[in-house]
Amino acid sequence: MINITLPDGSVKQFEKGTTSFQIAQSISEGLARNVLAAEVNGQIWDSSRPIETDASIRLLTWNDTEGKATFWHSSAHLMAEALEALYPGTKFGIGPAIETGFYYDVDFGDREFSSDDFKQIEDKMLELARKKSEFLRKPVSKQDAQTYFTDKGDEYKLDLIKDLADGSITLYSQGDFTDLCRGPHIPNTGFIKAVKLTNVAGAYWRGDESRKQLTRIYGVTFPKQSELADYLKMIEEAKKRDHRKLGKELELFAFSERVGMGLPLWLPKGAALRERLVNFLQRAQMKSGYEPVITPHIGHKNLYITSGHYEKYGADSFQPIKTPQEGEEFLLKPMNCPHHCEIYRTKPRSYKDLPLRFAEFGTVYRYEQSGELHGLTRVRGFTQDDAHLFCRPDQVKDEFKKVVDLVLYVFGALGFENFTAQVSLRDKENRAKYIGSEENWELAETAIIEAAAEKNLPTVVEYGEAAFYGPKLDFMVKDALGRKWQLGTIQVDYNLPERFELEYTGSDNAKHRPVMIHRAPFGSLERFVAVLIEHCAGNFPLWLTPEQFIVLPISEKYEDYAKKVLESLNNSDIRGLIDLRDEKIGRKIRDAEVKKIPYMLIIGEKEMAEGVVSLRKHGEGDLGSMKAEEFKNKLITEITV
RNA sequence: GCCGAUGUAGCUCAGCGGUAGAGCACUUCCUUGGUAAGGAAGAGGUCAUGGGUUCAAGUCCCAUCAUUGGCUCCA
Repeated sequence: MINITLPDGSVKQFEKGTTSFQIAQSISEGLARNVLAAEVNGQIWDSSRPIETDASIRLLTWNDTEGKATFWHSSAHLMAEALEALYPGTKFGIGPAIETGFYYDVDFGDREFSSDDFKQIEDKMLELARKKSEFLRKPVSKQDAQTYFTDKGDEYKLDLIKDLADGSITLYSQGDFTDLCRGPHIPNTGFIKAVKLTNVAGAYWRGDESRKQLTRIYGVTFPKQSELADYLKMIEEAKKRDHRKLGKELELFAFSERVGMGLPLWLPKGAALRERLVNFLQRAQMKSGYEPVITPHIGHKNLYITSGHYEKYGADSFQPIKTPQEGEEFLLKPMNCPHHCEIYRTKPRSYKDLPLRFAEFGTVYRYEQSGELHGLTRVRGFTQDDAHLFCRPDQVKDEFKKVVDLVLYVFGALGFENFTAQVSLRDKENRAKYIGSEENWELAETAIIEAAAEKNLPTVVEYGEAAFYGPKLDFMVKDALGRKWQLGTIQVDYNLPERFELEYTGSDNAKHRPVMIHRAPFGSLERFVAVLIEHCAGNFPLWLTPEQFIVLPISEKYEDYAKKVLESLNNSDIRGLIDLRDEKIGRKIRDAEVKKIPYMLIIGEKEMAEGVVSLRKHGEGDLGSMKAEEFKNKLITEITV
C-alpha cells in the first residue's frame, strides 16, 4: 500500500500502482470524469500513470492552469494527427501549449498552406476526437526513438532527440499518430469538444533566423462548445479595444504612406491627450528634482561611435546624413543618452552635485524592421520620456528605488494595476553581445535585483533581455489581445560613463566615475498612449480626455444661451465643445456617446428658463440638472482627484 | 528581413472576366425636434502601383508598395 496526500492535507491509502484517475474515482465519479492530469510530487503526470510510491497529488481539471495546458498540449497532438491524416508526409517540429491554446510547427514540404485549409483540419480534428483515442505513453531508448523517426523521415524530431538523454525519452500515441513527447496528456481525445484554428504564421526552426522556416498553426480547443463561443466573443470585444481602430475612430493619430511607414501623425485630439500626459509627468519630475534639458534631433556620427551604439546598431539604422563637408556625417538620434552625457561634461562636477537628473521628452528614430511595425506600439520615430540620472555608486540603489516610486505613481494615476516588473539580465551563455566589465555588470544586476525586492514588485527574471550596456527593470503591460508590451524601463549603466570619461571630484579630492541610470516611466509616449487606449477602451480618465464635455442645444432657439454656457466653462484646465448641427437631440446624444465624450450638457427651453444645464454622463445616462457653475466645480473636483 | 493574409468612396464592407455598389460620414434643402440614428436630394472611386494574359481585367498571373497575423529583432 502507498500513502497518497491530497491538497487538503488528508492522507489516504491505496494499492501500489494506483492511478490518479482511480484516486479521483474514489472521491467522486464526477471528479474522475473531469480529471485531465495530476500533479504527482510536483510533476505533472498522465492521470492513467500508475503511482508506485507515497506521493502527494493534486488532481488537475479544466479549472487549473496546468489542466488547461495539458488539454491544449494534447490538442496539438490531435491537430498533428489530423494533419498527418490529411497531408501524408508532413514533418513535425514542436507543438506546445501556450497561454491560450497551442500551436504546432510543421513542414509541409512544397505544399502551399493557408488559413483556407483550417476548416478541413478542424473537421478532421473533431472527427478524430470523437473516436476517443487514448493517449498511450511509451518509454523508449534513444536508439529506438531515433530508428522510429529516421524511418518516418522526420528530421526535426531527430534534431530534438539528439539533445535528449537516453532513458528520459517517451513517445505518445493516440489513434494512428505517434509523437516524441515528454507528456503528460489528457486521458483520450474525446475530451476535446470544440476546435478553432486561429492563425497561421511562419516560424524559424528553433527560433533561429538562419534555419528553415516552418509553418506554425495556432489553435485553441475547449471541453465544451459554449466555451468556444465565449472565447470568440471575448476576442471580438478585444478587437473593439484595439488602439489602431480606436485611434482612427477617435481621431487621435494617423499614418501616411507619403510621410513614411512607422512614422505617426498626431491629430489634434491625440496631441491634446499627449500634451496632458507630458505635463503630468513633467510636474511629477519637477517635484522629484529633475532638470529639463533639450538636445537636437541629430548628432555627429562620432558621438555614437563613442557611445558604442554605432558599432552595435549602425548597419541596421537610418543611415548617416551627409553634409557638403567631405566626410562629415550625422545620425538621426536613436537615443538621448549620448547627448545627455555631453551635457554632464559641460563643467567639472563635484560629488556634492550628484545625483544630477537630466530629463527630456526626446524624439528618437530607429529603423525597425518592416515586419515589426505595429500601430503606435512599434514605430520608427517616437518620443521617450527620457531622463538620465548621474549618481555616485553609493547612491545607485536609492536613486533606483526613487525611480521605481515614480513609475508606480505614474501607473497608479493611470489605473495600470496588472503589470509585471521584469528584471532583464544578461544571457547566461552568450556574453559577447554585451559591453563593459564583468565587475560592473555584477554590481548593476545586484542593485536592480535588490531594489526590486525591497520595493516588493511582482517580479519575473528574464535572462538575455538586458540592454547591451546594462541590465534593466522593465515594466510589462498586456494589450487588449494579450500581447505583452514594455512600458516603463529603468536601466543601470556603468559603461557609458566610462566611454564618455565622465568624472566627478570626490570628497577625497580624487576623480571618480559616476553611474548612470536611464529611465522612462512611460517608455515612449506612442506606446504608452496605445496601451492606455486599449486599457481604458478609449474611455480616458477625465483629466486626460481630449474633450471633457459637449454642450447640446435642443434647437437653434437655445444656441445663444448654450454658447454662453460653453464660454463660462472653458478655460485652460477644462475643455468642451458645442454641437450646433441641425439635428435632433437624440442624434446629438448618440454621436457624443459614440465619441466617448464624458459629459453631455443638454440645453432647451426648461434649462434656459431656469438658468441651468441638464447633465448626462457617458455610458450612464441622465444625471439631472444643475447650474453651469456647479458642473464646473464638479468637473474640477473630479479632475484633481 | 522571413512565412501567410489583405488592399474597391472619408469610414466599414459587398462585387471575383462583360458599362463601378451599399450603409455610415459629407454638401444642400425640408424639419425646430427633450436623453443612443427625422426626411429628401446631391456630390464623391484611374477598384494600392506597375507590368502581363484576354476581344474584354477590381475580377486571372507576376512584381512593387502599404496594411495585417506570427517568426526573428528591439539601444
